Amino acid sequence: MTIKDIALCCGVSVSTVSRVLNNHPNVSEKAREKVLRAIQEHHFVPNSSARDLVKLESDSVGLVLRGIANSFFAELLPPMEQLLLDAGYTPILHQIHSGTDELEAAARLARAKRLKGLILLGGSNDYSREQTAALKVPFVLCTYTNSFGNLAPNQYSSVTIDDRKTGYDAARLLLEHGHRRIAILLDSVRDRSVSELRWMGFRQALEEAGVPFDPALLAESVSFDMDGAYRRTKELLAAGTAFTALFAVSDTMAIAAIRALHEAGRSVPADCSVVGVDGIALTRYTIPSLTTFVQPQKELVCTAVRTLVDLIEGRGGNRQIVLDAAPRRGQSVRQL
Amino acid sequence: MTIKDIALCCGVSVSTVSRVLNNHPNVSEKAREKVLRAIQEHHFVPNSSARDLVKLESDSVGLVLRGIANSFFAELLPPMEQLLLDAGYTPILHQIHSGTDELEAAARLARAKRLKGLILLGGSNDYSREQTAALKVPFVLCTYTNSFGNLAPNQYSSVTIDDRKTGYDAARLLLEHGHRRIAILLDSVRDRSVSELRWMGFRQALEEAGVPFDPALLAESVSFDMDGAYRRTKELLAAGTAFTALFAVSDTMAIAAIRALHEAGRSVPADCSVVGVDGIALTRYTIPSLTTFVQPQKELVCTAVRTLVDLIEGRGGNRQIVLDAAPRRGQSVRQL
DNA sequence: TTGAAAGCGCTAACAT
DNA sequence: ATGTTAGCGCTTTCAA
Repeated sequence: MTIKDIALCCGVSVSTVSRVLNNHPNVSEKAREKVLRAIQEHHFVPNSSARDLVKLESDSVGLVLRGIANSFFAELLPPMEQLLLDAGYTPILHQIHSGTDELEAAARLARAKRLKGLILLGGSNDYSREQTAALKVPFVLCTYTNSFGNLAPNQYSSVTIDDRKTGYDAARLLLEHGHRRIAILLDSVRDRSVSELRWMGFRQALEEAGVPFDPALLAESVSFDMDGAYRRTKELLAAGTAFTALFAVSDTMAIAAIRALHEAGRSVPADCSVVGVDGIALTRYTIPSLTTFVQPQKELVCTAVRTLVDLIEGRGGNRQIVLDAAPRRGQSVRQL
Repeated sequence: MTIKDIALCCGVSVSTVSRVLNNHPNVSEKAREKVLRAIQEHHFVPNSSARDLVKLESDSVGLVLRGIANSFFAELLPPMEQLLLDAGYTPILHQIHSGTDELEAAARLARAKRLKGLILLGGSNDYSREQTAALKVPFVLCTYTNSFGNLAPNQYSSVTIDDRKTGYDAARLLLEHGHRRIAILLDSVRDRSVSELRWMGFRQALEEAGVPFDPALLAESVSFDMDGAYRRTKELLAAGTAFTALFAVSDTMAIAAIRALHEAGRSVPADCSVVGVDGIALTRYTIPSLTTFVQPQKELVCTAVRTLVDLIEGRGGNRQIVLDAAPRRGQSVRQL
């Protein structure tokens, strides 16, 4: 069933059908009705490939996301799609998997679908000019930036919290509660991403406070998932090094860590304080509720979309925007 | 940058470029190399609309999902996409939002993208023949079936747990632990979906056990989300009707309910037992861990994909497959 | 091994 | 108000 078939069975030309389909004026009421009825009757839906092909200008924006199962990103997605629609763009979700280069995937998508722009959710912080040059369309890094790369400020846009400062603040919070032996649960100290940044801030806060960091309290999980975090915390506990607090670089990791602590007979916060980062919805409901540094989701999303739309529509150039991650006091931290 | 440009700058015809692009034989090594180099150099990626348009046979399968933020569905997605790829199909994720008719959305998608088939994740259980007839391509309902509709068994396929039985089993489990005053937290008793089915089973178990159900223990949240479940449980508690156990029709609702109980000074399972359904990853990590009826995710996904592929490739007709939801013992239930 | 050309379904410019 | 027609970028006969 094509536009031609509809035209045929209505005794009109394809252009008339096309006009009806696209709400163009200059169609008689009579013709419009006839066509509309035929469309309904045959459940006709125009082929999207043909449509996209013929209009050289697409209004699509790619949303590149690594793993949809990540609650934090999953929560950002719906409002982001809505805002893009409101701005007159069509969001195209593109999920990539571990082992895939997000920039390459984004570049392919941009070309294959003639995208107007890209928002990248989560990725590595060490892009080079050659990599991003391949994108050819405006792009915004959302929730990460280029801390370890060599991009000039006018070569990329990003909207993030200050990850280093967040790690710093988390350590400060625990220090101010009297903790000195603080474990840190992270992805990797060399992941060139948020984990590494938060670790750097964390470490700096300890140093400034004159608290030596015991390497035995460093737990690298080599993933952000609950299972890895749980097992790594178990190992940390089994090793027997004493600590009174733990900083996890994400909420899900923190929740898994609390479970591991619990199973080792250490309740939170009585026997160990725990702090997370992200502020996913779940952290309000766990027992104990989690003290966490909340990423300002709404602002993050709004700013990312606004920045991209500005870039696409030629209002201003590339910019890096840093938002504040505020601590939300839960029940997982106690004063020593 | 199009295939024509590449052809031009290589001094070959578009067909040669196309052949290289599609790994067709009958291209001289020399030409192939030249074209490949040009493609690399220009970061050329063929336009997907043009590609899809020209081949009347697509190998795409639509995955229609209501709300990506739902952990249970989000967990099913990655393996489902992988299995489809393994079977030689391209998954196309289509997210719909509350208020959208999933069948209509699916039908549009199927036509617009010339899909080979559809897997629908979550939806209403009361489809009519007229609605499904519009789909025109094979489809499989995943995690729900047609309990309230009038489809003949040869008119649709589905892969689900027995929701009614699961509600029944959940009630039995609590009854066997000595509970008699059991609250139920659900979406709605008339949602024509899993909530209603589980409620029916739950109620039947109570009846058979000669335990009258107190309507004051029915908590309809009119949503499956944590916030609604939390508030509704608060109200239930505020009303003051006594109960020693609570059955929540989903894990996320159960977790929110436990929070509400906790805040009312009732700890789980000491003061109230709680049972959920789904078996999302998180339930192993909460404190207390949740006793829940686990949907066999892997099997659900495998069976749904296999069924769809069979239908598409003409191996066998429509079928409804019912899998078993086994209870996983957590720490949220105690013997009275 | 290669190229020319038809055509996938649609939109839009142009003609009537 | 309506129809005719030229592509959009690609794949695929068919001919050379």
